[in-house]
Amino acid sequence: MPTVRTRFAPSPTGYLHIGGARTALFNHLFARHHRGAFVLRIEDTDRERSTQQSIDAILDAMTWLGLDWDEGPFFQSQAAAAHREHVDRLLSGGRAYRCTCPAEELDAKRAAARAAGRTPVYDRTCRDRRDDPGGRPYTVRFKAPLDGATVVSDIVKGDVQFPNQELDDLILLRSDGSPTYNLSAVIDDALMRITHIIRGEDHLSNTPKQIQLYRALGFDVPAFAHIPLILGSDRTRLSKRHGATSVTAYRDMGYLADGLVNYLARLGWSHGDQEIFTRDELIEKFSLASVGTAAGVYNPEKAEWVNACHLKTLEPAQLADRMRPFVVARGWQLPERDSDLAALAGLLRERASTLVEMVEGAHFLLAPDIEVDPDAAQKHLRPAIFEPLRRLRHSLAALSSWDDESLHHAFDATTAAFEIKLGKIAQPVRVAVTGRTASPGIFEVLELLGRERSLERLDSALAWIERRATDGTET
RNA sequence: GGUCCCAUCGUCUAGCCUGGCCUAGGACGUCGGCCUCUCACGUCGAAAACAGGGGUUCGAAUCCCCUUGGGACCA
Repeated sequence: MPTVRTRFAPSPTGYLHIGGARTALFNHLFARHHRGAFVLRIEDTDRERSTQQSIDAILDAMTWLGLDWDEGPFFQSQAAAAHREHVDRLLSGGRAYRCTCPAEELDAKRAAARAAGRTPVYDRTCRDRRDDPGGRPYTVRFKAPLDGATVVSDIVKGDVQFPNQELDDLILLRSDGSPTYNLSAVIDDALMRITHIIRGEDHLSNTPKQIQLYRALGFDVPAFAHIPLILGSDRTRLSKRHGATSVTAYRDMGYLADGLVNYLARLGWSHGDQEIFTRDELIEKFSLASVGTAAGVYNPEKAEWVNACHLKTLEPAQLADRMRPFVVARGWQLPERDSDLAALAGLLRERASTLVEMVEGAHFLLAPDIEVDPDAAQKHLRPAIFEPLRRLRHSLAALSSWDDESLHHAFDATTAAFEIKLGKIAQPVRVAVTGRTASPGIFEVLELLGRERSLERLDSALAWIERRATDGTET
């Protein structure tokens, strides 16, 4: 059996979106699983809409996702001359012909066919013409079989039959001599010896025509696998209306590449009840046979959950590395000691789904100033807690060392003296030192924050309570 | 409009090919309990689906047909 070769062939007319990424992923996974090659080809034949910016964005997104390719990127536009040579071959072999029908005429016929309830295929006026078009502009059309049927043996869809009568004599070369998509794709895939074409279901209708082309050109027909589309929550094709659809948007939102890849893999593919996969597991277990047939809806909540699972598998130090760019982006100071950020990451990964959320949770340590949430202060910084808090502040100040054990002692002394539960004092302290009602464990927070900053913030809170009492705003 | 694809909890899916093990399983989300210094994690539990109708069969989520609904392509 020949080595498996797959390809991803995006057109550079925008960023890499979720759907394209999943197509690329399946191609990548399939190739890796079979120890084959994964080829990247940029289909930039539409010179009007193709941009270098898009090419860069796509390569960047692929790289971030870890979808490394073995060959390419190849650029389809550079093969235009070669594509034309194959058309000449078809022309001289009588498998293609020149069509001089004016575009307006074609449009009118198409409209008429539709109105009459027929498939709007070209009426083949020029199919058997022998005369030279002379100076008139012409397109080159494929001489498609007129009867019978073309069967697409699709790995995920099964055998799909298309009556040849319904298939058009498709245009190979436009009147300006430029090759069309179907022609270029077929020739490139054949020349790059692609064995498995894994692409979106939206290409299924094109496939019988392409198969006919492969045959006419004398190429082996590759295996096809048309994967179902990814839909938005309203079951229409995923688009900008549905929110973030670009891969890089997910990077910016603090997703891990492994998390997004895992989610994408499970959208349309499954392996029993397993939800969480490492890269290696994905490669080991991926199979086109387990790809579903129905289109799937992108579910952001589940994507977040999967990402959270991957967050938890990373070591604190690795997490710290990934957090750094986000900390910097926020304009916050990195802690002096790397170990502090790692320790913080270890605490935060239990309570966040994305790196952005983690950084948000790190505000009490990394933000230049904390802002105390007014509601939280109102609720937890009450006069009744003033004395216990003051007592605790002094115990903390007197501590000979600032570690978990000592902190516990200070708290125990205070709760014992006032006969209150830990929760009574922990929450006010949390609000005082983090400004919020939710944070990692209070001892860990204080330890990381250090004595100086902890005491400063406790003092501010105490002062706030005093002010509140004298203002008479307290009930 | 024509051709083609698709149809299990709100969502992703297992089961379908090779009918009985399905009282339809798992996961996200939702709701509730437990744990608990808060949040979260964890844990226990709940609500939640075979699109509809015919047929085949002793027996259908599973096979066949029709209908309905959704989607893709053709511009």
